[in-house]
Amino acid sequence: MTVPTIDDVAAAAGVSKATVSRVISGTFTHIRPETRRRVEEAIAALNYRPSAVARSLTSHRTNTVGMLVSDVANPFYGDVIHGVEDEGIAAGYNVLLANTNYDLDRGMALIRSLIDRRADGVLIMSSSGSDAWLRELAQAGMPAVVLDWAGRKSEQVSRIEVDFRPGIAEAAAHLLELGHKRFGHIAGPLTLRTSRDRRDAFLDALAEGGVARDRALVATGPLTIEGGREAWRLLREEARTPTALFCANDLMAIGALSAARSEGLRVPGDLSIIGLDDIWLAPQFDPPLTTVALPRYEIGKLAMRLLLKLLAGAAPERQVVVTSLVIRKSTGAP
Amino acid sequence: MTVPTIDDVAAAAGVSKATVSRVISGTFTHIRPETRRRVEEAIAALNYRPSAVARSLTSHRTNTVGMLVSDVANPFYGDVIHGVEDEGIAAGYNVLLANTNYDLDRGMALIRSLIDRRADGVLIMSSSGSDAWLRELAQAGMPAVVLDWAGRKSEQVSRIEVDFRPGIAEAAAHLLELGHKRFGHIAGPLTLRTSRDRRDAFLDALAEGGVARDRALVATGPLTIEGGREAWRLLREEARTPTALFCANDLMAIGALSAARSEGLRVPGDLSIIGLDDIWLAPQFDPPLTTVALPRYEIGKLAMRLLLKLLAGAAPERQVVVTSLVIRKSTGAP
DNA sequence: CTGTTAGCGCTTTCAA
DNA sequence: TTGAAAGCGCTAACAG
Repeated sequence: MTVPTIDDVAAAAGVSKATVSRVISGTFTHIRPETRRRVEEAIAALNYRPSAVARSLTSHRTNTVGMLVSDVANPFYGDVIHGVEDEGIAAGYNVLLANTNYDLDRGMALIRSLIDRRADGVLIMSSSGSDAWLRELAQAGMPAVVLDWAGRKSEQVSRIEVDFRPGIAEAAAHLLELGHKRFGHIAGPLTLRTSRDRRDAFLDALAEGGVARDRALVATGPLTIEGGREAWRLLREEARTPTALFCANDLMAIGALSAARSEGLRVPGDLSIIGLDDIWLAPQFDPPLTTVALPRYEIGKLAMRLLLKLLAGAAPERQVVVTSLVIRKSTGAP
Repeated sequence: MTVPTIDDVAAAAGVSKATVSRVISGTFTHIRPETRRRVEEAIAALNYRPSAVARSLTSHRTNTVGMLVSDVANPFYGDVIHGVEDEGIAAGYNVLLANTNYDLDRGMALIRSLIDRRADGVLIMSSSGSDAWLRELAQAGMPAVVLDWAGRKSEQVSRIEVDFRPGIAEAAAHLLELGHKRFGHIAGPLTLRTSRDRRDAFLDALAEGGVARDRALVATGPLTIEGGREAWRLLREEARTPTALFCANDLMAIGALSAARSEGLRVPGDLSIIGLDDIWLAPQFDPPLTTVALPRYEIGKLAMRLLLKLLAGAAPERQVVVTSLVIRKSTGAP
């Protein structure tokens, strides 16, 4: 039971393979309806499927884009992937998802593999990547879109940047408006630029609301639930224990929340908490978590759209995506 | 800057393209070292990368396998994917990850796309799939491995089944050993076969330990955190409120736990809880959750290994994977 | 050990 | 409107 080829279809329909080719590629413009019908019948009868491999060889296009993420299991990527896929499917592209596993060498291997397969372009959504990747892509003349890293600017690369300031400013304003006076921030490791940025954004926003920078307590820890717990214990020992807390991510917020609660504090009664990320757990938690959300799905769609523009020959561009506050039940009046 | 082809390399190295082909495919056996060196230099100089699409056209193999999952963001798949990738990379295969999004039509489209690209085989790890998928694959002569569904048996399809009984039996034994007398089970929707299987496995195991089936309370709800909360409230109203609870999945366990705790119960002091799945949250939760775990990474490796065997011409087979209990801090003496 | 020669399955001029 | 023929970039006999 050998797989049928275009020649089989041509023979079955009594036409040349050029005609079959025209039918399958949708260039109906100059084909007699009757001929087209015969070809389509033959295709159906043989259950013929044109070989994408052969088509790509001649057309020099694969209608495929690669998408690199650091870890597909990371809940952050779920929505991004959906966005990319939806936009990609609509444009007739296939998306090859690949996992770098936070490993630069693995990422390079994947990029090489995408080059070998002659993917039309790449979406690099991994949190970190190396300039070597971009160099390799540039050499192969393969356009790319990168999410959120500094990286050197290069040709054929569009960029998406996420601006957390607006969402964090809303968070601070929300807390201020509720009447809080004692603020705390639980930051991620300050060696990370993103940790510093989020902290600064929060302190700046408070300052704008009249709270001096040194009036807000800051503790740091790893970006995990346990990290949040530990950081809360640190804050707890300070004289002016906060009544309002902004955490660098939802995991830390959940950790702080559970630690505070096990000390008998009520949330939001005694302590208001805001996270960042809006992971799937956030709305399901008890209480549902108020958090700064990124438009993940939109980021995915945008990334794909930028890549399509590049493929269409447009010049690289840079787009900024903003965040916003989602108010749920973990915040209230002090 | 046009992409170099094998002819360019051949010209640069002053050999025929057949020789270049031999070098790149690693058939060094019959090549003079000096010749090989010249070719390799030319390859490096031109930054030549053989076109996988051209190679596939002639070799009739793509060294690519597709992997269908219902939702990459589902934490369940993270480890499975890693297992598949690790095993695949070791064997020189690329893994194309595709998301069905719990949509049968989407899945069918993806399968067609894999057929068009002439993938060498497919791993179907989505929780549900249609027989139409398998028919399509069979027609295309494409081998597949499916995870955990009944599906009609067909040629060229190997199966992996997960047996929850061993792990659930361990869970019941653990609870019994701790001295519990009043048991409860929080089941998923009983319309799902897996829900019924898990419930039966638990009740059977208890029965073996001397607890009559009707002595254990069963409540059901959706397989979510909120579902767990609601189900707990139902059990709570029964006369013989359980001191030991086995839940159909970790999410429900977490829901039940948070509901019980907000009623003032201590876990594990007043109530022991066991989940199933061992999601990433389980060990991080407070208290870390005792749960029935599946060897997800191993499942991934096994799936890939079964597919490789199929690709090597072996007959389809069926393998059963067993579960086991991971004891953490949510269980204790009553 | 290396080169020649056919294709692989399709697209794309160029003619008819 | 359709067909013939020449590739796309590579592999795989078969010679030499």
